[in-house]
Amino acid sequence: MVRARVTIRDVAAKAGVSRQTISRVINGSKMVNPETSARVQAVIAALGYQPHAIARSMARGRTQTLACIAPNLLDYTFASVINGAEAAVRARGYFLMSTSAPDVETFASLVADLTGGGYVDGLLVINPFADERHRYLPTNTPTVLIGARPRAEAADSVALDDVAAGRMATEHLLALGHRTIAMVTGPHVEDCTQDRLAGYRMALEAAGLPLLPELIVEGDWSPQSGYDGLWTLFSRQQSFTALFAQNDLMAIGALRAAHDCGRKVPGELSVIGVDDIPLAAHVEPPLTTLRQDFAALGREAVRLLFDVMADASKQAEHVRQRPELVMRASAGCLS
Amino acid sequence: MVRARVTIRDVAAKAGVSRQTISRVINGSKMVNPETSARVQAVIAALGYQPHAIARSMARGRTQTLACIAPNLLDYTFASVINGAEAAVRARGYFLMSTSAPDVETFASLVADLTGGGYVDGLLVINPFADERHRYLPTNTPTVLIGARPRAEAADSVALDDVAAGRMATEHLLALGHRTIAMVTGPHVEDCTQDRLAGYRMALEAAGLPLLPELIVEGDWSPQSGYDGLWTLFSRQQSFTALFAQNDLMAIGALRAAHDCGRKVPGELSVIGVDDIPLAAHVEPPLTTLRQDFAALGREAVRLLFDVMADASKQAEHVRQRPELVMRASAGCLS
DNA sequence: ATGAAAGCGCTAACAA
DNA sequence: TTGTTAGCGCTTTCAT
Repeated sequence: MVRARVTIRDVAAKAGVSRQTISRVINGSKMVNPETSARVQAVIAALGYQPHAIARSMARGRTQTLACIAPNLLDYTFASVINGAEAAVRARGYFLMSTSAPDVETFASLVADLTGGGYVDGLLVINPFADERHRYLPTNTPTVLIGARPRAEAADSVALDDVAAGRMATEHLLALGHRTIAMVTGPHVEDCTQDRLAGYRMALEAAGLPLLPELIVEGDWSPQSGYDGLWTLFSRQQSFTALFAQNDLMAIGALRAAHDCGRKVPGELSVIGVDDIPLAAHVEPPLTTLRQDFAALGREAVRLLFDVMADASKQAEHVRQRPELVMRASAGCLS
Repeated sequence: MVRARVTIRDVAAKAGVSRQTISRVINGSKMVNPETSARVQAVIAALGYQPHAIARSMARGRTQTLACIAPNLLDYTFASVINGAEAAVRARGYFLMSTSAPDVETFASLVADLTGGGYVDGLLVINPFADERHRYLPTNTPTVLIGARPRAEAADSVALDDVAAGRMATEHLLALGHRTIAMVTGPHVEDCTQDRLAGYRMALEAAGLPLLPELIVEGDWSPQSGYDGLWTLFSRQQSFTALFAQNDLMAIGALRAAHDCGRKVPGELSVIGVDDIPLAAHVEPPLTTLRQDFAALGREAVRLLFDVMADASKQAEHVRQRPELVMRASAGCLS
């Protein structure tokens, strides 16, 4: 069953050359006689030899492997970023392993194990949280932050321009004639929540409109929280004609809440989301939203990471991606 | 910037003991004097020493690491399985790395690299495809298949009981009085598509109803394909009063198609899906569906994997999970 | 309870 | 172009 591993020694012996020559062949060195190479290749195939990646990492001091740590792997936005990153990593001949860190402790130990343990040459960290996680970033391994505000001196970062997203969403509703715009936010502990809120505030200010705290409720990105959030808003004194949900899932939950209490969308209530998840176009009514290009974010993060790996002393970069307004049916003119 | 790694030698030198003693301490061996241990611990802390996982793997011949290969990381069902598996793996002190294999070539090379390269002690493979992928499973590494029919002699497997899912969905619609039940399937190349279709056929047969090919269209699990699929069905001669979408996303797409052409759900058309994704309860009308417990599937797969790792000669097991009917508003009595 | 020696499978540096 | 000599950092015998 478990036949002993074929090592570089076995190949060397059978091919009648030194191990070093085998090493040269499997690494595509030019300094090897074509005939020797051919013979070695044949022996490799005959023996079914496969280099031991762990041993190679050990000897080289590098692993050709990167890791991506996300808060979870379920969230479509995180998964999309990873998807984009994975393709970019593979295109460069590296391997990307993904894992999740549901809490701060897991995060800290994962970072320590992966980087301190010599598992990876670089790290991608998706971290929307404005919390102590940032204290546990690695010090000796190139790292790029995704979805976080610029923070760690050493780490590069990429993220959506959340302030712009908040501003654009609000401005769009304002342009449609709305003057009372409610908002369901993400968790306040997240950078993007705070930034989208800031954008909302800026747009209102620019329009000379007051920011009414009664029009704001906190959600958790889930459809259910969008549903509950809209009901909460309805229960308050302050009326409103539009809703800015800080992501599409909550917007979809809100759509159903509006339906359940008989408020027509967009006739009586306009709704706008953020993300443009695939389902956004398939709910009733189709959702107007601000699109993020998650895959591009992932690719960009990988580009930065390779830059840092190539030159550890390079100046940190902070890339912000501009959202794109996608107009569908859920937001309309104030009638 | 990049200070040299602190190795077990440094610790040994500073603590005035041999490397072996350090090794014993970090591995919690009982055969070490408490005082010595305490002193070593202190030195470890002082030096900020962290064991090199790669070196340890090299020496031990095991990595304490498992990998999960999925067709992609975007699909909510795959991500949920991984989520359940990850928790179970961590509970046992192992690390789970996840990665995706979009095509057969990537799959084959990933399997070879991960297992042949000595990266992992065991492998989880999420593979719904009834294709050549099964030929590239590892021969020397414990492996558990997820979402596939029992196939490889050596590999254990876990999956939803897809035949039961197809049967139950169809039976539910039959019980509501429907006699013409259309279906949007997943890609025919997938095991679960074929099995759900088989269940549909069995239920119709048991009810003495014919299986009409005009009532079946193939989708690709996406909302768009559900949308298009329902339009295609509408365009055909054969009328029907109910639709069985083989997953929730397609069911949601179909819901919108029904809306767009003015067919009331469930008044004029009943719709049932499979999966019970979080959004299923939040579309209009809320979706009746067959729930899968993805996390449980992942946990079960991990259990099997550890069994195989403990005893490579153990008889392969094939676990099928029974779906659960979740009744909501999208499927109703035939009026 | 501790240490010495050998080696995991490979590559880097130097010779030849 | 090829081979030799040392390791990479750790764990595993086997002594002591």
